[in-house]
Amino acid sequence: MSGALMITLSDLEVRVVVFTLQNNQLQVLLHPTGSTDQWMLPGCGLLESDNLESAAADCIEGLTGLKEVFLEQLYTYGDPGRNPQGRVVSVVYFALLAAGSLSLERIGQARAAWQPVCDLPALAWDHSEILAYALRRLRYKLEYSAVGFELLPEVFTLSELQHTYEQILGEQLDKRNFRRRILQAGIIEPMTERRSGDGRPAQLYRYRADAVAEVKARRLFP
Amino acid sequence: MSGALMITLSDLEVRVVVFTLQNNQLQVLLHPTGSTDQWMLPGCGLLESDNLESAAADCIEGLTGLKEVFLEQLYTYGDPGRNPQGRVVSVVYFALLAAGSLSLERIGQARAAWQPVCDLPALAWDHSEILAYALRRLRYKLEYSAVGFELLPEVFTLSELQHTYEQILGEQLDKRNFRRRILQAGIIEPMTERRSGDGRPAQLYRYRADAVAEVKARRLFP
DNA sequence: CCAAAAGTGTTCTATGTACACCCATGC
DNA sequence: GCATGGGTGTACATAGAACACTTTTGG
Repeated sequence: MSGALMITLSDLEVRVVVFTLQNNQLQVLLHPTGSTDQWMLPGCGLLESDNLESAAADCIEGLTGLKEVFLEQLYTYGDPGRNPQGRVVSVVYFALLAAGSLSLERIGQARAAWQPVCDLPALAWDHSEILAYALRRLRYKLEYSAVGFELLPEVFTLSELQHTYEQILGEQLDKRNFRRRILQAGIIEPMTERRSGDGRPAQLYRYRADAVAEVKARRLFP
Repeated sequence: MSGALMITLSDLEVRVVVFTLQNNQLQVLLHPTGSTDQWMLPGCGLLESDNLESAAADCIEGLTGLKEVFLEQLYTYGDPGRNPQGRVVSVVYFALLAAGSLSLERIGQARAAWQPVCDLPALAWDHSEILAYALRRLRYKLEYSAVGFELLPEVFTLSELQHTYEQILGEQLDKRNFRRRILQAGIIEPMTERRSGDGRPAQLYRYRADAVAEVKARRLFP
């Protein structure tokens, strides 16, 4: 530390950006602000005994009832003036919920609601900026890690997986290349069951817990 | 926000992990703790008017006299118990200084010192963990962005650039492939001068300010 | 038998990797 | 003239991209 340690009291909070897939659309969990028809990212304060990540996890559990979610620190926002009510430092976490794992009543009790990412309501303060960054991070992570599985139920078909990728990346993917590469990667395994539907029944797969889910980035230089 | 907003007062500080190259070695700026022979990452508190990033920039300017440095938020550490003197939340930034741009006297005045990353002294609290993460981030960023130039002076030779990469990545690179790819990428341009030295004089290059310095990550799936 | 979604291979192109010798200068 | 670091090109292997038809089920 250079010179004296200066300690400043700040309002410190944890906020969460929670994504899930519903109706084949990427959705984010938002909370009404109350006063206007604006919405905000859910969050909470920090108890003495909490670490930052478990505060975020508790917040998500309170809203959804889910304990095991993909959770990762996103960024810390602390500009003075980002909140007109005074200086607030927000440590923001980023979470993914598996489709179909939600207890919707609890969300209703908290008055929080899922909103489609492609058609968002107005957000308070700098929360639009935070959400845009979370979305960039989600897309980016999808490129080099197997984070897409976090949005799917435990058991899924290859078409469902591909639609998830297309939904998040916002582009169409080639079915044959997608299947070949994901099977080559060895990160999913077929189950004995198939799922009947509209056409030919689809093979069900599940994510392999022992999979190595990260891929080396392409280097700019050798 | 779910239910009432809980506000907790915490000690909030900004810390910086500052890297530079000296004697062809990656170095990090550390500060003695005073009591034991342990060292720590430099840092400062947060003034009312500061945003987090400018607090980090001011801290680095105070130690080195440099205003324009590569600076990026690394992570926020806030576990209770990470500092035995009480709950401290540290927003940690990550900085790169160009080799040869340092005013060494100021560092001496603040009793901070450069320490080689390959042979570090003992660090206080969780600062080893923070430094290890910063190093991972540096290596990772090097893979997909042109962050390596931030550690070099404005003008450099291709061999110097290659040595920088080798130093950070910890592996040898092929000279011909390195040169071909970095020239193809179009992110550096030759200058009219050459630099005389021990053998044949080397062409000098500089980084092109208009360069696109990021490369698309390799996807896990198509 | 028809609609609807599942499943399947090959060719071509681009990228990455491995590798060894000559060149220009200072002493 | 020799020691020192600078500079150059080619052949091979791997990975990615483009592309269309057959299969299995339910109604």
